[in-house]
Amino acid sequence: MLTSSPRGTTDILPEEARRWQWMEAVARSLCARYGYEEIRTPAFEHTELFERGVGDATDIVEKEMYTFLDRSQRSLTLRPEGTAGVVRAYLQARLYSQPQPIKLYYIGPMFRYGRPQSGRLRQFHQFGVEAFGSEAADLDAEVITLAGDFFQSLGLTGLELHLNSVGCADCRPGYRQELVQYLTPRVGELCETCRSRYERNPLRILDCKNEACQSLSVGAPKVTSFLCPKCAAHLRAVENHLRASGMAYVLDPFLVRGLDYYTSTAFEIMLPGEAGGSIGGGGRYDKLVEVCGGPPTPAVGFAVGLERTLLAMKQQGLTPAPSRGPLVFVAVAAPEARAAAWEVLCALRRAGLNADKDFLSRSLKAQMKYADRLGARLAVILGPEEIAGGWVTVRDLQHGIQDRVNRDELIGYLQQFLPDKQVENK
RNA sequence: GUGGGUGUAGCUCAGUUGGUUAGAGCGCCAGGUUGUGGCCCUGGAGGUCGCGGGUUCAACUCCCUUCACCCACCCCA
Repeated sequence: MLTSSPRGTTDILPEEARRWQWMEAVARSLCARYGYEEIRTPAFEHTELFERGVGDATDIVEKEMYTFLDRSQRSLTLRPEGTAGVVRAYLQARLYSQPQPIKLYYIGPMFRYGRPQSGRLRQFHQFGVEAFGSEAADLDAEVITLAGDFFQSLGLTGLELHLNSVGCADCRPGYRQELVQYLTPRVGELCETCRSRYERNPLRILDCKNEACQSLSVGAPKVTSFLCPKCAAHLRAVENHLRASGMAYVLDPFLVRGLDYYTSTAFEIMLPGEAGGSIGGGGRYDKLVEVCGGPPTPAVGFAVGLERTLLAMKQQGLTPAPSRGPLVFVAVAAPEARAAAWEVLCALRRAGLNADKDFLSRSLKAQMKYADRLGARLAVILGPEEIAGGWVTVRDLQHGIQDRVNRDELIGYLQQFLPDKQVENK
């Protein structure tokens, strides 16, 4: 118990953390390119924010939240998703009084209580963006292309973008009615959960994976044919922009996202195949800011699951971020040389070189072996001879050759081995 | 929340119809004489056999409980 992390949590050990750093760096530089700035919001919020924002009829709020009372009996909840907190911050900081749109991104842990399984943890991580203050369709398209570029930059292929419109306050009720009418004589054929959805959120039935429900859905009236002129035009405009950007997509009239706040544009990025899951999704939520007590403010955003992204990369054999050991390892040939070696090590580090040493009083032989294991490129060896002569032995561990170098020329000599920046970023 | 699978050294695993000092490979540490890595050889350290209980003369091996992990469902990221 003391030696295992809580269920559904995991440590990201150095080898894995290298991949994360790389992936996050890709996300950050992409956001900079698109003009999105980072926002960091708290990992927990007032419970009401999620009940109101995410929707209290959603599964997330009904059974997946980490909710607790703090010492003064306030009900707080570990954020199950990122949008609600960002919306709250947008209002709290009155960002609506700045030039719109406000374009933000976040990377951080989210929490959902459920049975862990592959690509699903209780603490997981999302990268997401939110753009507030414009209802322009090209903003939807920008957000979607940003998501697409993210996966492309990582080298992922074969992803499918599913696009739909779930309508707005004007047209959704009409469609809903139509759908219910269609379903009413067939309620009996629905799966158990869908029978309760029939009452509370019939649109979600379209999204059910159950075969019986799916075959019913096929014959059901499609949202897209009930969209009001505004929503229909918006969807067409988004499509046009996507086409112009060269981004492939499939219209999926059955796509209904699980969060209540979506209006009009909804999309999901799927990874077809064995895992077959979605690794990201988003859409428009033009009513959410208002629902949270702010001025009417249209917005679009998406979130991608980082663990799932990493999983997909592994499936596709993409293994970035090779381990990079120190450039130089400082070894001593005899205990008397330790003080001098320490000085050399400090000087190398001050000069900006990655350098390391042994901390277990190992023999020279063992130090060399250790240097090799660390992946050091060079070994600087100091012993009585070197100290007496004011020089140092530099061994190239890659080629197995070594050289004498004067101590005051050492840094300049080593710098020629610095990996160039391209390699550094890999 | 529902269903199924698994749980032996740091890692991957073996362990005979329950039988007495629980093994291998890799890894780790140390040696293979005189200041040097990657190969090879030798030696060493390291295990509450997930936890608790039960059956038995005897359990890593059988039974129960519990915990954890994995997989599927639900749902989603």
